[in-house]
Amino acid sequence: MEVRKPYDIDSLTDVALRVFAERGYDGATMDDVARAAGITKAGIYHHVTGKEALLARGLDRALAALQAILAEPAANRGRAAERVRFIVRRVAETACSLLPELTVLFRVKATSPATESAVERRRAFDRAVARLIAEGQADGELSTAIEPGLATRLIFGTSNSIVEWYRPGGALKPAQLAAAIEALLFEGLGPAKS
Amino acid sequence: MEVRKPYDIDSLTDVALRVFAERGYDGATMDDVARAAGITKAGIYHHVTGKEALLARGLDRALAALQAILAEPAANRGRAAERVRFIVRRVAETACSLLPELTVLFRVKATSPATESAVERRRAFDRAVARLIAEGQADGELSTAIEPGLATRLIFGTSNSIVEWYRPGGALKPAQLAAAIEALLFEGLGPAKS
DNA sequence: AGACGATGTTACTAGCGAGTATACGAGGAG
DNA sequence: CTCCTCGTATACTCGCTAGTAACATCGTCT
Repeated sequence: MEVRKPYDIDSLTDVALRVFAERGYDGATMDDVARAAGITKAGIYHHVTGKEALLARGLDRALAALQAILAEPAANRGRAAERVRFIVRRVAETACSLLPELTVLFRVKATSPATESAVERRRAFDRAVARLIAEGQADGELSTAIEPGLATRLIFGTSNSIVEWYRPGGALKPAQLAAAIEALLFEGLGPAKS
Repeated sequence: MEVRKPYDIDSLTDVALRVFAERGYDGATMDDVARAAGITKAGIYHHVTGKEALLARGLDRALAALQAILAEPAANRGRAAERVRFIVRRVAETACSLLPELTVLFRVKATSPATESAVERRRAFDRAVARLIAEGQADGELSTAIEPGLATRLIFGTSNSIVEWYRPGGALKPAQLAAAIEALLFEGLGPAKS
């Protein structure tokens, strides 16, 4: 009664994403993935059509998670500034919990139909946030010193950088990290002013 | 009297870095570099010992520029908080002016002696800034809400993200961008308070 | 003029990495 | 016990890429 199918598409995607995140998609070989999965390269092709399919599945996971954030109630009610803060926090938490997926998404270049579509979906996410920031500025709740598009890029520059160094299991918990990022981006590093 | 040596090591490094930045080091081929330089692949090998040498030269340029920032007078006199702000501004400006070099540096993984040493030198830079932030916190001029090491990572997460989207020639000038980053990181996105 | 050296070019080589053809082996149905 | 199916492994193919070898070109020095 031992599991007869220890390897299905999803578990192989898990493994592949960890390898891609570590070595880079181009730098990772299918043998690397196979070794990490404890299987042979040829075995992988019984479950997946190819290397790019693994990438595409990972990008899909990451984008679905980001879009899910925009669909959460707290991202859709209340004042714009609060909604932006919520999204920033949730993106940071998601970066921690879906680390390999978001690592791959944040590094991907548009070089094929699959990656082009992923890049486009990601841009759409950024645009949604930029609109929200513009709204918050119009409400007078966000500083107008920075143009919304630029603010969006810098915000995600900050939170996306999580994937470059965060490793689960450390002392820093995702919620703490998210709170720190929120504090930095909205209150700044200067001395407390209020 | 036309230039007799259009291709020397440095100009080839220029070209190679642009290609590496665009395609990624692993994704770029020596033929890509050759084509971009308007030369044959074999021709490159008359000037450079190999692909990794081009990478190493680029990493060296980037790290030299970062270290030069730490050596500037404004980074060594005055209050710690001001010095940190200066460094943040200069890193942002350098990211604009040495875009390909810093793009490659920020994406490099430690996979060979050359890249390991680059990653280590970069860490040393981060540590120097972290020490300065700790000093600024001790002075009471920087918020103690964030641990210095984390603050450093997030600061450079923000400014390093420039290389993902900034392209020279646009309306946004490096100095403006640097000022915007400084404002975001130190004053925050919240409404102006003081 | 003629030889040399620096710079390029047109072939190659060698090896790695994605993907495949085929054989193997274990469990279930008859 | 036999056949079928599913998953896996072994042993390939084949293209692409870093790097090389041998030949061509051209300015320069004598």
